[in-house]
Amino acid sequence: MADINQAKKYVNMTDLNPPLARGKAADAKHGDGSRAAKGGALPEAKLQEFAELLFFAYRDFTGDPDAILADFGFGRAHHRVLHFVNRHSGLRVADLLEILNITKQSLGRVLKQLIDQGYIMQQAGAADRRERLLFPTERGRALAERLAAPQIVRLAAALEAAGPAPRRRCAFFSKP
Amino acid sequence: MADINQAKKYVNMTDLNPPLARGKAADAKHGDGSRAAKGGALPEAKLQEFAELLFFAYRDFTGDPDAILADFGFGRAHHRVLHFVNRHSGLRVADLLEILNITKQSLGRVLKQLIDQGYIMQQAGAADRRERLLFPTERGRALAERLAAPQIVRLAAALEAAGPAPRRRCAFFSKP
DNA sequence: TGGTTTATGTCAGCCATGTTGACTTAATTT
DNA sequence: AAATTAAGTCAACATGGCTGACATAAACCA
Repeated sequence: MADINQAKKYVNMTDLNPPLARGKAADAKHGDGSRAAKGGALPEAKLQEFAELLFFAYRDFTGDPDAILADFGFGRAHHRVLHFVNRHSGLRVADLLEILNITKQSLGRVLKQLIDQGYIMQQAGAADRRERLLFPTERGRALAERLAAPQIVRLAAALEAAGPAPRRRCAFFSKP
Repeated sequence: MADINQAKKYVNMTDLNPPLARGKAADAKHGDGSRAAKGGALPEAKLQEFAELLFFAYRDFTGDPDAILADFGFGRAHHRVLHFVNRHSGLRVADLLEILNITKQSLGRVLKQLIDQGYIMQQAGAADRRERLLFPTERGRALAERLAAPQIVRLAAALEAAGPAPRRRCAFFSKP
């Protein structure tokens, strides 16, 4: 696909067209730019580049499954629901709402389709029978795995190319 | 915000509720699961966890600017456009279309607003006067930096927590 | 020169997926 | 028995993708 090369092209543009040539004067004015660099971390330009890479990564990462989903009449929202039900089998609807950070109504729309079409099953909670625990059906599990496959391949390739990793933890969730 | 802790909770659930306990039988059936692991890479379970982390990362990464954008009556689409115009000042409309992977009409809607409200300027190309080169205005640059700030902080925190990095290249764009 | 292609802009409408607000039902808690 | 909670649903609306059609100006080409 051409878009991947386009991404490369523009990521490379970063070097050809260094953003801090313009940015430096402004950083002096606003002054909060270098705050992040305290402790000898990466310069702001590199962090900006990283942000850009994250955009491209996510765009491409979701691109493969999106194409598969289209054949099923589903969208990315269905993927997210199916993924978490598959990976955290038996979770409650309320759990899913918190994970996805969307409203009950938004979730309801896609969840109903997945249930009606036999990808997800519900089961009343044993302790609290108000709760609807969600489980993937065999069909649901199969689709979830099919959607995950290209992403797994992409990640494996990326991590392999990144070289042997030291043991590291992800700090994305530490509040800035 | 509570959602960040929720994310942690569910990422941790991965360990409490190992997905391969159920997944293993299926992997034997489908057989393509371990393909990614050739070459001594991470096991599929870890890659799945990584995929999940990428979802949470992107969700939280875009959350901060989204809140700021709402005050301006803008959305995430405006952010993306403004970001790339700011970082790659002088790019053509066609370039932006390829970067963002959206249609001319979708871009047009948000670009028009950004131009009308004085965040982006256009200038006919010197060599080819059909081209409209895009530049941020001072106002546009200021907003772009304000939107980038929380993301920079997040990234700096994440990378710092990840520890001193060996020189590594991002292989997200290498086709699987 | 005149016809074709290219870069951009625009109108109109559709679809997916997010939002609020109001309300129901069933089950649990007080 | 009353209040709270988990879930489901209806209606209306906003954002930001999409397609298709078409207009304009500039560049290119024969």
